Amino acid sequence: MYPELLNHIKRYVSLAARDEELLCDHVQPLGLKKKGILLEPGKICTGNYFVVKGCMRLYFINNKLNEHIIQFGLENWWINDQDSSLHKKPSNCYLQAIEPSELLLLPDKALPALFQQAPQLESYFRIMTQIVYVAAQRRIGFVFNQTEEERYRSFVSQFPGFVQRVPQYMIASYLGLTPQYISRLRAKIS
Amino acid sequence: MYPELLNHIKRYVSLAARDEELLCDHVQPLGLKKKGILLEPGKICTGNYFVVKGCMRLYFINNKLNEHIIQFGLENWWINDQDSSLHKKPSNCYLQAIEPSELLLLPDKALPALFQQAPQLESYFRIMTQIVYVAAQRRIGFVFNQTEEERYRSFVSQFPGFVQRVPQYMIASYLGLTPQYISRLRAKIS
DNA sequence: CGCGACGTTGATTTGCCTCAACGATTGTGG
DNA sequence: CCACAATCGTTGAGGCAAATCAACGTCGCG
Repeated sequence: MYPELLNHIKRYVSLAARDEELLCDHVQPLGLKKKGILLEPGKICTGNYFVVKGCMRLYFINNKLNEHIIQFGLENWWINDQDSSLHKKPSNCYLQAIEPSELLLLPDKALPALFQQAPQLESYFRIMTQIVYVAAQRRIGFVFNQTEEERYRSFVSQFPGFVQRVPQYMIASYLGLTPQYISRLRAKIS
Repeated sequence: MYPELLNHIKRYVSLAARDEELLCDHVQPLGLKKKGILLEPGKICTGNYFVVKGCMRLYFINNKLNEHIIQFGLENWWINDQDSSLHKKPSNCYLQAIEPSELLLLPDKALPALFQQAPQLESYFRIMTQIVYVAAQRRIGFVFNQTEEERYRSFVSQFPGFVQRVPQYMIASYLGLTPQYISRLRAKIS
């Protein structure tokens, strides 16, 4: 049994004991050290990873050889390359551990049967997807609506402490600006 | 019965005749003339709109009084303010018809019972949300990865004909650049 | 120690915005 | 049917915010 995962699910839907077992039968725990890689460009993403401990990032490298972070994965959240997973196409992303991490893998191929037998789980994943979709929409709004400076400030205030936890160049990469720019901003603020 | 909607659903899941009726009982058709408004800032979005004919846009106005289009809604697609709808909070967006449009309204409050009685419908909406989520992710990648020029070009090639269909300033607003810039781009291209 | 990873700072460049004025087209009311 | 306004696109001039290029500082680690 995986209490972190089950507790997270039970925040959103109720789950019978039988369904809990069913789910846990399909889940595999896995550990990853810093900079460990779960997915590389060219490979197809076939699973969903629940972060029990640690921190992940999903990023790609563009033709100017710049890294761009699409998404961070913190404790009690899911991370994978949905684009690759949903359309069964080769990913162009890396999925990498920023810190030593403990994850739970739920393979895509287990989902149809799981959803069939435990519709609550389909509800749960529908809700998860809605939440991250809304977050993505907001992020788009942020990019268009705010200046780079406002963007950095609101990110910091929205995730206090996170800035301390990961290198600054990753924050820059997530917000779509340069490390130098953030450095200057920080100097200006203090 | 609403064939456009049912056909769209059947692209993704199979639906028993009983479920079709059940769904259609909760659906209301509605017409909208050009510039007609379905949602305004301050109001809570309580429904999902399926576009049978026409074109919608979801946009907000920032503090510099600029419009920013979050999403277009074309034929055979859903549009609403998920953020408002999911979190039951007042929207800060307008949902407006760009062309005279025919829509189908499926109220949020009908969903729990529908999903309970027809799990296939929950599957369908889970898949819909996944698709738009992936699209939003890609859009974020576009914004960070490409120059404004590349962004415009790839938008045009991805949605050929759409540029003819809506005013250019709306394309600009969707892509996060100025109408003047697009105008100059078009001049340069030809 | 020496190397790599990360952050800082300075000088320069540039892509896009802003402001402003000017057409072209469409729609509308007298 | 015409005058007028509203809507939308184009073009020019100027400015600025952030990127780029480059060098240096510092910390941690094999």
